[in-house]
Amino acid sequence: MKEASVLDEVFSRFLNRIGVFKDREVLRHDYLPERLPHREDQIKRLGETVAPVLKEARCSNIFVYGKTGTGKTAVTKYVLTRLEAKAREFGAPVSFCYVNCRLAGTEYRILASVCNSIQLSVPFTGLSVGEVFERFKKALNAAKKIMIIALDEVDVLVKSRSDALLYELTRINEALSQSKVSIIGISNDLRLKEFLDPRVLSSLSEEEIVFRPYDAEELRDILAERAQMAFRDGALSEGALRLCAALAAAEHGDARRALDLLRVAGEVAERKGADIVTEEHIREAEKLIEHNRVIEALANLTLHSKLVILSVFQLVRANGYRAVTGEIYEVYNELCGELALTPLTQRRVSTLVNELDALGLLNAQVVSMGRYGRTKKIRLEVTRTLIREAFSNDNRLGRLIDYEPKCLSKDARCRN
DNA sequence: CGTCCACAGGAATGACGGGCGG
DNA sequence: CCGCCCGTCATTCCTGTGGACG
Repeated sequence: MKEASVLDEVFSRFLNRIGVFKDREVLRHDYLPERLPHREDQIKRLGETVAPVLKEARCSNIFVYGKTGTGKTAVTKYVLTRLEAKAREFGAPVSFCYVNCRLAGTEYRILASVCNSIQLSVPFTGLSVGEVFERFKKALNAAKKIMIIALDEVDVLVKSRSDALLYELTRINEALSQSKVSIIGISNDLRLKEFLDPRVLSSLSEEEIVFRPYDAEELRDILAERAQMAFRDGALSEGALRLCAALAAAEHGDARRALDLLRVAGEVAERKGADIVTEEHIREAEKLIEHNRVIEALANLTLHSKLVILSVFQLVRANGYRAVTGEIYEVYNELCGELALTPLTQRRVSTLVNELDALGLLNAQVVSMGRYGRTKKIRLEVTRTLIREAFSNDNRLGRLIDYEPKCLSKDARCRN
């Protein structure tokens, strides 16, 4: 069969088929549904806590925590959107701001984002954090408003920077005479409390709302409700739905993941020309998601991180199971030489290894070998095929995959 | 039971490109 | 245009340490 006719067939099959989706947008995790099943309690609690702002009183600060995909963000946005509508209806001078701390990245950008929400524009950079904070205070005071600031993924901010911004925000009311600020802190990490200054903690958690993971039954309900909107009638088998819920329940009850799984499974089914999404499609979607995650992570690494990956790869291939820091640095040095790059210091490579560990591309464990020192044993968490696929668009790196480091042949110190 | 290896990982500091206010 | 500050990446210097060896 000629290529042209193959392609013709692909196109015509695409055009003539109805597909499994009715509206795939509702499966995206930024989609905010009309109803949030099994979160009635949290909605009520949060609603009760923020309600005082309608009467122009400051509401308590709230600390919201729970694992990823348990509905924290959705519930917060859900409640705030409705509160905003009510406030407009009653003419209450309330202002809202939602910032994702991980996406914003730095204290400065978080603060800038808060400023923008009260129509105070600040430069991208150039000012000190303190200066921006002063301007914010001044502008807010002049605006005479009750403000609610929701800081999502606040744990990321505290762990990578400090709780300084949080501290400043919790005591900003002391400096305001005409306005008031309340904070909603949303954290994925339950242990965040341990990292916080006690003063910040007590002030931030005037109220606390906990989001437990969904169990398989609850996930099934959530998925069923979305699937109703997302798929054509009968295009999703009950078995597939249940499997999807079960898989996500096994993984900390993460609803976001469950929705992803369902969407990708639908795409797999469409590509295969199936009219119904089956359990098999779900299984395939599971593999596909993981595969894509790894490829993307690998492809987006900096050059030096890629070289570290390659170094570990060479070592694991050459002398067995795990590599240690010293060896990795040796091989890494040689690879840098091959590319005529000046190598980074061992200290720096050490933190790169830690970052790769956090990404799940490597597995690093500190071990003591007694007399023979203390080091890290490092294992690769990705296959050769994946590395090849991810590095293929850079032929310098492609060449290094098959390169045999000289430093490996001369000393065969393979110790466990 | 102390020593000492081979690093881990914290702290301070610097170089650099970007961007502001004045 | 200058002086200043930003965030990011990297280096330098450093103190800390689990446990096999002697």
